[in-house]
Amino acid sequence: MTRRRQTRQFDAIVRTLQTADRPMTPEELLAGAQSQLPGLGLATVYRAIRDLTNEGRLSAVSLPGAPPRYELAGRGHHHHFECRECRRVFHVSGCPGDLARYAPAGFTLEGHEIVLYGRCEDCAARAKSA
Amino acid sequence: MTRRRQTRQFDAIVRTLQTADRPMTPEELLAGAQSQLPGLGLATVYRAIRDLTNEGRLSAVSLPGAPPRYELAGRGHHHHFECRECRRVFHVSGCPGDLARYAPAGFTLEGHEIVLYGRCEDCAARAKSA
DNA sequence: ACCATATTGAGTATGAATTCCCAATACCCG
DNA sequence: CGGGTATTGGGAATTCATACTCAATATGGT
Repeated sequence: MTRRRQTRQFDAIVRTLQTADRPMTPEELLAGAQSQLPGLGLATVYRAIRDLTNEGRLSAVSLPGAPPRYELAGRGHHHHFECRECRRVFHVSGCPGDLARYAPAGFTLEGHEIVLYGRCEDCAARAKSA
Repeated sequence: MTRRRQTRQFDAIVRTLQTADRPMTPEELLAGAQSQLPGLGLATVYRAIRDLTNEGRLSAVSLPGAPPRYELAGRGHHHHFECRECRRVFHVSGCPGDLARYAPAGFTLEGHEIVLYGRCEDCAARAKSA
C-alpha cells in the first residue's frame, strides 16, 4: 500500500485549512499555502484536495453561484455565511431545524442547506468608518 | 430602439417556463421548447435567457453544485426543493424567517437562501411501489 | 548518506457550459 | 406581398475549472 509522504507543501495546505477555519476555494488555499511556501503550485493544491477528500479528512461545500470550497471534516451539522463584499465564507453554528413542514405535500425531506448573506465583521466595520 | 420580434422559438421558451412552473436549466428549457418546436437550438435558449434576464423578466436560481436554473420573475420571497433522485427543482413557499440570530457576532445579515433536499412526490411514490 | 520512488511544478490537455459567427430564414412594416 | 433586418441554427470558438504529463526534486527506509 502506498502511504503519503510528509511534504512541506502538503503540510502547508493542511495548516492553511486549520488556521483559516473557514471553507476555502482552491485559489484561496493556494494563496494561503504560498504565503508559507512561495513556489507551491496549483496542481499540488488540487492533488491535496483529492487525497484529503478520499481519506475523508476534507468535505466540499458548494454555495450557489460560487466555486466549490473545502473545509476540514469532523465538524457537525452547520451552515454558512457568505460576505457579499469580500466573498469569503464563514461557519454558522446554529440551525432552525424542523423544516419538514415547508416541503411540498407528498415530498420526503431528507436534508437541507442554509446560506446567510450579508457583511462579515471586517467589511461591516469598514463600511461604518467610511 | 430595437424591439424584440415575436418569434415562435422565443414564445416556445417563455411558454415552457410558464407551464413548468419550476426553475429550469438551459438543457431542460431546450427539451421543453423543442417538444413544441423540434428544430429549436441551444444557442437560442441562451439568447432568450440573456434577453429575458436583461428585461428583468427572468431570475437566476443557482443551487449548490448544480447548474444555474431560471424562473420567471415576479414571484415573491421563496425557497427551493431539489429532488435527489430526478434532480428537478421545485418551489417552496414557506420560510422560517428571522435567521439574524444565527449570524456570527458583528456580522450584518442581509438575506438568506434555503434549499431542501429529498424526494419529490413522483420519486417518493415510485420508491414506495418498488 | 544513498537510493528507490512518491511528489512536485509548470505547462498542456480535457471537459463542460456558454458565447460567437455567419449564412439562411422568418418577422413585420409599409 | 416584398424587402430590410432581426433572429435563428449549428458548428466552431472561448472560458474556466480541474486533471494529466513528465522531468526534476524531495522524502524516508536502510
